[in-house]
Amino acid sequence: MFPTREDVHGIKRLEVLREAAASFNFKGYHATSMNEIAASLGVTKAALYHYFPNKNSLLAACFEHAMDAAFASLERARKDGRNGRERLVLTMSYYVAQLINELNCCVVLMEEQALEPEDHAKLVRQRDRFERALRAFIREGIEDGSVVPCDPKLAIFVILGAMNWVPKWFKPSGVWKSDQLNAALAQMFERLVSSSPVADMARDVGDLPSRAEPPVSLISLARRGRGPRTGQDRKIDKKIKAGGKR
Amino acid sequence: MFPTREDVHGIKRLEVLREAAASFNFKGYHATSMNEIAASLGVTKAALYHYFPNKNSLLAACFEHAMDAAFASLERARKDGRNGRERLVLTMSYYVAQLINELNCCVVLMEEQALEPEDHAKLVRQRDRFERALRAFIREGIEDGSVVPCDPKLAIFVILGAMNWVPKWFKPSGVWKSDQLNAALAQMFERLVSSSPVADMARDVGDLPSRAEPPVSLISLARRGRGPRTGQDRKIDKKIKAGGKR
DNA sequence: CTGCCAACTAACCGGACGGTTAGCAAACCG
DNA sequence: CGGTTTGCTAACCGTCCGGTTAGTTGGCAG
Repeated sequence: MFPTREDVHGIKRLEVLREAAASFNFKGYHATSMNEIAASLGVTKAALYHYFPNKNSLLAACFEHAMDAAFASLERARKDGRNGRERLVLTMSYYVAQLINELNCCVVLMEEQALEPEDHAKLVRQRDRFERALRAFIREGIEDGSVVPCDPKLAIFVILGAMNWVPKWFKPSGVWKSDQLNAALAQMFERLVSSSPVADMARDVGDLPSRAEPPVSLISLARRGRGPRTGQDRKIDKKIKAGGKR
Repeated sequence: MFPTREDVHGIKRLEVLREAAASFNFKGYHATSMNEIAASLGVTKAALYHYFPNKNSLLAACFEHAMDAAFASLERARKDGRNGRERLVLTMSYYVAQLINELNCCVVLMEEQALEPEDHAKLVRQRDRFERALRAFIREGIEDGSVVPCDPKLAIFVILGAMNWVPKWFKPSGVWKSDQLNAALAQMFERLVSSSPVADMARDVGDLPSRAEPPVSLISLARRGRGPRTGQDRKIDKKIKAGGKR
């Protein structure tokens, strides 16, 4: 079955979201104009309003996406981890993995105050719930002996800070691969909270084992950053479609 | 000697800077308008242009201030610390202490890409130098046995991330005092990099010993957030000045 | 072939924001 | 005292940006 019109719409919508998330992360929400997002995707500003009602809803969707990933990671880690420490470290690991290859290097957006009041309130509720769950892992770990006695609040702030700083220096195209980063961060967090001496850490993150390259989005990648579409592009579209069906 | 006109000018300039830094940290550079900064100080926008040529130079001054504090902390720690680990942890401790009470809770500004190209280049140079010095502390510590073998780059990224996240959750008016925060962060960083088992950490940051309240700025505090000055204010100014001389 | 709808562009609108100008009042200086 | 400078306000300007509108094109259903 070929993709229906609705499928295509959904995929393009996601493309817009990824582009926006990448820009918001890199330059900040207010420093990113709708025109810029549109131009990077090779369309005009007005086209974006077919997928999102306004700029703010784009930001809200980014946060929603991130929080979904957070809770999914939480659930997976709850099952896979055997004690508080393992669950905590696994949560962060799953979380960063999911966001890095779904939302194009974005880890966590920082300008939550730019959200509309309702969206903001919702985010704060969800984030609090997430952070409470993480702190609970710390307490659980202290009780089961896997985590060193410490202030759970502070420990989680430190870990989240390190996580949220990642987009500022990590580029998926750099020497460190995303799964190397992920493993190295897990080692660091483990050392931070573990009650017992931790196995040696990597002396060089680049030496960690790494799987194959993560998949890259296909749609609109060829057109990225080449200005608005022209009549010529429509013909190309037609050709591609015809070629695809053959 | 009473303050000269230049003294007053310098003090007010610093007040503007503090207010701007606090706003930039809280809402972000682009989300803060000159009107808002001015209003919080009880003046009009145009008044700000007596102290800074434009908005961007305000941001540049913030970064300059922060980098000065960074290098000062580095030097102090180089002398006070007895090995790589101590020097690293002391640097961060001095740094956060200085910024918290000089720049009103600001730790590090994040929107460096908003700077003018020249300012940005200068900042990047300085920041790289700072980070290289921190990484050198890690390497020094690994050699002298005070730091666990690890990737210096990653360790510093993790520590800086935790630091730069502080302004997102720490409020000087909250239950944790700034020196409690400082001590607790030092414990965390120590545990992260130390080669040997670390003394127990605080179970509750609020239980850490704390000195008296940090000093609060006096100038313009009374007027903060009460709209532009009117003729009435001038008379108040006069009274204050007269009273001060008596 | 015909009519409709989705997708998109080009052009435009209103408002906010950075920055400027003119002018006034107090402070300083001889 | 008079003349100049400083510190500020009120009003204004140009630009950019979020969002809208009208119109065009191509695919698709009947």
